[in-house]
Amino acid sequence: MTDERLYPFDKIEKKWQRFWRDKGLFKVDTDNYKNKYYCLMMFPYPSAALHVGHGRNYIIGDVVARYKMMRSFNVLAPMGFDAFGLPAENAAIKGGMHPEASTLNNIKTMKRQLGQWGVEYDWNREVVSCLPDYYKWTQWIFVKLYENGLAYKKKAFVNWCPSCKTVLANEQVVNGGCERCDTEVTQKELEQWFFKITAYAERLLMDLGKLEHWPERVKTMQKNWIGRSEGVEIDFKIEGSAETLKCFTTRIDTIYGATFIALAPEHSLVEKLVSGMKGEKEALKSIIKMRNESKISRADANIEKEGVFTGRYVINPVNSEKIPIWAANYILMEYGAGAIMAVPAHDQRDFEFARIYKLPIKVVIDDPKNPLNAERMKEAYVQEGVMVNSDKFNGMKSELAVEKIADYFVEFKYGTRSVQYKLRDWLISRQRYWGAPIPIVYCQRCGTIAELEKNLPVLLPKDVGFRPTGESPLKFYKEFVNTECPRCKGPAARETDTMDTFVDSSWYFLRYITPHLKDKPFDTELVNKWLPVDQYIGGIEHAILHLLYSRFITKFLYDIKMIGFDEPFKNLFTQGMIIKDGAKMSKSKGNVVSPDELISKYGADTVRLYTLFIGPPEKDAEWSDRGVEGAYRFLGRVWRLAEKVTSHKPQVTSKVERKLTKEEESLRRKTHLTIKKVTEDIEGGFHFNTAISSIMELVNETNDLLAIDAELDPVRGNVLNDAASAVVILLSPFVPHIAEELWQILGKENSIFKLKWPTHDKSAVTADVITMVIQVNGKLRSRIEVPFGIEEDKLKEAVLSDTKIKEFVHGRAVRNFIVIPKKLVNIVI
RNA sequence: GGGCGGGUGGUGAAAUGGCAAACACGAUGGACUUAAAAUCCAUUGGCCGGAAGGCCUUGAGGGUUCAACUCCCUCCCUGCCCACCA
Repeated sequence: MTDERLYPFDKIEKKWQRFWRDKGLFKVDTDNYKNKYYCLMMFPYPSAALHVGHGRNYIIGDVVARYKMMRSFNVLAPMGFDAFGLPAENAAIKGGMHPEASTLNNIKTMKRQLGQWGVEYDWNREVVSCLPDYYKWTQWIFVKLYENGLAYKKKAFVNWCPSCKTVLANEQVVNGGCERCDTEVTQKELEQWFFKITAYAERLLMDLGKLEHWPERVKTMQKNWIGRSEGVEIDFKIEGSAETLKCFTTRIDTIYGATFIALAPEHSLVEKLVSGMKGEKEALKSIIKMRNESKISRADANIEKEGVFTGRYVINPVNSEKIPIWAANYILMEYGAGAIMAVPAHDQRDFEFARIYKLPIKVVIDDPKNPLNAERMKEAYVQEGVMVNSDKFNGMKSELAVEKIADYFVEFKYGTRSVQYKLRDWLISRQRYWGAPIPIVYCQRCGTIAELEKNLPVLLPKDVGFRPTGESPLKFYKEFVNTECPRCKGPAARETDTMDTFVDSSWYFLRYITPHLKDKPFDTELVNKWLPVDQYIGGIEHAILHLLYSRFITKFLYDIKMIGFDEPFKNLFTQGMIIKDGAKMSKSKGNVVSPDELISKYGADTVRLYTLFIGPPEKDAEWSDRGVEGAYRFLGRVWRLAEKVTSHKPQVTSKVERKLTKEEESLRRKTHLTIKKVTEDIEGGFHFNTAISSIMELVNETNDLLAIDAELDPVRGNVLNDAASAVVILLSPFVPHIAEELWQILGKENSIFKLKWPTHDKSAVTADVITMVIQVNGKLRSRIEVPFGIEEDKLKEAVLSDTKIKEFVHGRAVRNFIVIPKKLVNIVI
């Protein structure tokens, strides 16, 4: 590639970017909500610099915004930054800049990059989540949740590095060790704040049904994450005690096969149960060891099963058998009751555990085809079957027994029917500096008190030390901690944990409507006009957490009548990742492609076009620098095409009436077919790659007509001019700079984005003669030309008189003659 | 391990029950040029054939159908996410 440019992209791109900003093309007056269209892209975390993988999201959003503008919508396209987070704090610990300085710096870089891409926003509405005027309202939402009983404190485990004496994020745990010093990570119990998202589990699940325009795969992931299951909660009597032990099971049909009880090592009864038993000390030691295993490996079904007998028993209510109680590492406190009735014959994890500790395996559901033998089983039988060894339920089908035994338990008050969710409450406490402080005060007299609205925001002090201590750096900042109780004015201490950044991002889409409001998080009336968001665009990696949390907060704000809708995003589009050398683009893998270099070499339009042409936007795509050159050459061809069409413009303006030639007619049809195809591709699910390829076809065909050596008269000039204009308009959302410039070259006025998107002329797209494909026994054998709208008998006659078909049919009986109108004929012989 | 995707030419891909490989990249040959770049033209899934044409081909195997890349079943491979990265 030489320095010589195929077209002067460097000049025109800056020129038009300035033009759009000066004219306020993307500026929106929210009071004018008629015909509104809220086009939202997930706001980014301000990491060092953007790569072309990030770009895909913004380019897609920009295309949608520009397209909708041309469809006469009043488009709101705002942008902001999810600016709190771990990386900035880690950099500060390593001796870099203060998190605020580095974050604001990165934001500056990213805004410059977005501008270079020609991605435009209404920057007057920018929200930055680490600034007090924003996090004041994040804290306000916390207070509202607290007042409504949806924010509470409880003990929970964190990853802990005993050597660095610090809390580690999952990301900072590498193969069970600390990423800095490789010391084995342990689990430490801390008092932490939670949001009670589980109170919304049922609604979050049910309302997935309302989200017609969300990708199925995202809805499926959310559904599985919420993980609703119906079952029975059994109250087991503990032998020699007045206490009961609750176990949840979805397989009550296997109750007669329960041969032990397994408790999570964290279960509140564990210490009590082992106290006084023989070997109590050793038992406690192994329980503590199990508690220290990482949560990730504990949740792995392949974990090496480990456990310890507590020395105590429960009574099985159905047959009064004594069942030993064990503590086991594969039971998680977070799910169900933190205790299970273990049925080794019919649950694989229980089966493995029973084999290790030589616990009995009792078959209670038999395989009707292949009777089971407990001693010879190699794995648990988890399918349905016929009840055996189950007293009066013997012989019943297990799927029926699930219902019958549940009824029986309810009747005799052995337990209750119960619904469990995998979804757990949302742990929002972070023992870190760079986040929104949790607005809670601990008063010696009044207890735990939420900060008053008039005292918000609880400001994050700037001059703190970042040495890792395992506690929030705020804890050592006396001026922050020591405060007065908002109620009694007595001495009090502030909460020093900060909030998970997902809290910041669970409501930002509401702030964009009225970003500068001082006395409220948002204006309810206007928000109700502009939301739900018409189109949300972001990465598939947010399919669960961010989208679920945003739905939760939206439902909460709906319940407290702050907003009038209970789902935030009407249409969701999740784009795929850009892959380079077989891996996700990331700084650590060293495979990032910087947009700056590419833009200076080929221009932003080329980078945009390639990013859109690379493949279906919802799928992952492999980046290729070669492909970029292809996009660049195409834009060069379009540029020359517009120049040629303009220079060939016939001088004669008087009307010349004549019929179009075959080629002219064909280009006219192609022009309108392309308008139709591009519009359908965009509307029908963002098929930008095929939209662009159809424009390429139109360019090729226009060039073909230009290449025909003939004197240009106004008739041909018009056909060419219409084709070139269509090319430029249809390309404009994708490559806005070159489109604006060519629009001028073609002699048109005004910004192309003030134009109405074209519609195709129905009469121009119908041909009088169509080609039909002829198959014999499903194999392509011939094709014939027939008049449009031919009757079936005439078509049959024409087909059977085709010479090639005659050869194939040749005396054999036609058994079936299938006609797919306007497409194909299949003759079955 | 669990959950969710994906598998089509040398490459990115198109076709979502009806012509497999549109569009583009790369490659090869040619034109232009002192030369290169750019541009333009031709060829480009595989096999057989001088050609006309024929046969085969969408990860593997089976099924449904007049017709399957597309729907169903079994298997293989692969990517992403998994609650403190955002």
